[in-house]
Amino acid sequence: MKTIQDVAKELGVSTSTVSRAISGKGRIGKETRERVLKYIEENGYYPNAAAQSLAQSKTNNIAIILPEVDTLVEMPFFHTCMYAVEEMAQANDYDILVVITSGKDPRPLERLILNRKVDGMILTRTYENDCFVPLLLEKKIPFVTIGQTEKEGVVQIDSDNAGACMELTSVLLSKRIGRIAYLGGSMEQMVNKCRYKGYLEAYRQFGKEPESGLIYMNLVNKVLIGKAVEELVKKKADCMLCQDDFICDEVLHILAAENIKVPEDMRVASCHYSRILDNYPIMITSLKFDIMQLGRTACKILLDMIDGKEVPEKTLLDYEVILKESTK
DNA sequence: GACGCGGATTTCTCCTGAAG
DNA sequence: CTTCAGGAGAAATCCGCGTC
Repeated sequence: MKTIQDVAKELGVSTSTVSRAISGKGRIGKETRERVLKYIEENGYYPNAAAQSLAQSKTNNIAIILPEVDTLVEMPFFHTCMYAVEEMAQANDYDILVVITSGKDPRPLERLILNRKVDGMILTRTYENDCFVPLLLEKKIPFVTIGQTEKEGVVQIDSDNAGACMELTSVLLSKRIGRIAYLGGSMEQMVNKCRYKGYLEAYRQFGKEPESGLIYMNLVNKVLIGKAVEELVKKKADCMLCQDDFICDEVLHILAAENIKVPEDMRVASCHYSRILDNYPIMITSLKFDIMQLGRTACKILLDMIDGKEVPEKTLLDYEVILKESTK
């Protein structure tokens, strides 16, 4: 592989001239610049990324942190998010490193920072008492979170999960669907806390309180979801409001297996739409968030931070309530 | 502990030549 | 003669590692 020295030597100029010709920075004659660029074009030269990173104290890499869950490959949210981040990163000459780690193990992140492999990070999931956030704050590396955090001074980008869930619940309540069961996932995840908050707030605004017997939290596996569905059918809830598409998918699966018709026998709604809900003959009432927009925005804000620009601490993106047959 | 190396960038000083 | 654009080239810098 040619180095800048090789190019300089073969053209009979100095390395600084070659560097200036490539970057366009500093004073350089038009003819010299063109001569250098033409040579590079014809003979091939590509700057050594490691050396560039050394000289600039910059890697042009960012890391995207995905949660380590066995169902990750089935979760369209993270695919879309990653795609959007990659799209924005690429457009700005950045590459991404994908890190999959459990919410409790910050070591892979620490290693990336210590090895100076990345200029910034995007956390795609946030937790209550997040162990990543204090580490990243301490290391003073630019980072953004997709999802909310309790810590002050953290740049966060999120869909308005609380607002969206409140609106969806309110819409259902105003349709005289009063006994809305709530099927929630891990309460350690901030996104789930936000959605649950929205559900409760909607009831409060109607001057009511949800029945505690209809609220099922921490449904972290199919067995627990199955049990919750079984009980809720017996309790004759008016509607099953699922905290995410994954839970909803499982709920619909169980109802179909039990021959329980949606919406005649049980109404179903999801706090998050994804294409896995298209697998059913019936359209599901759900909340639609623009994940591409979320990913792009998060990446852009991170790149701005890396460039030392001022960025907003909180960015809340809009949502859409999609009413379909499943709650008729 | 000091030093040198790896490769690119940036900054600084100095030189050359052309224009006014 | 002065001024300044255009360029050369040295040196510092980035960081980790190996050698003395």
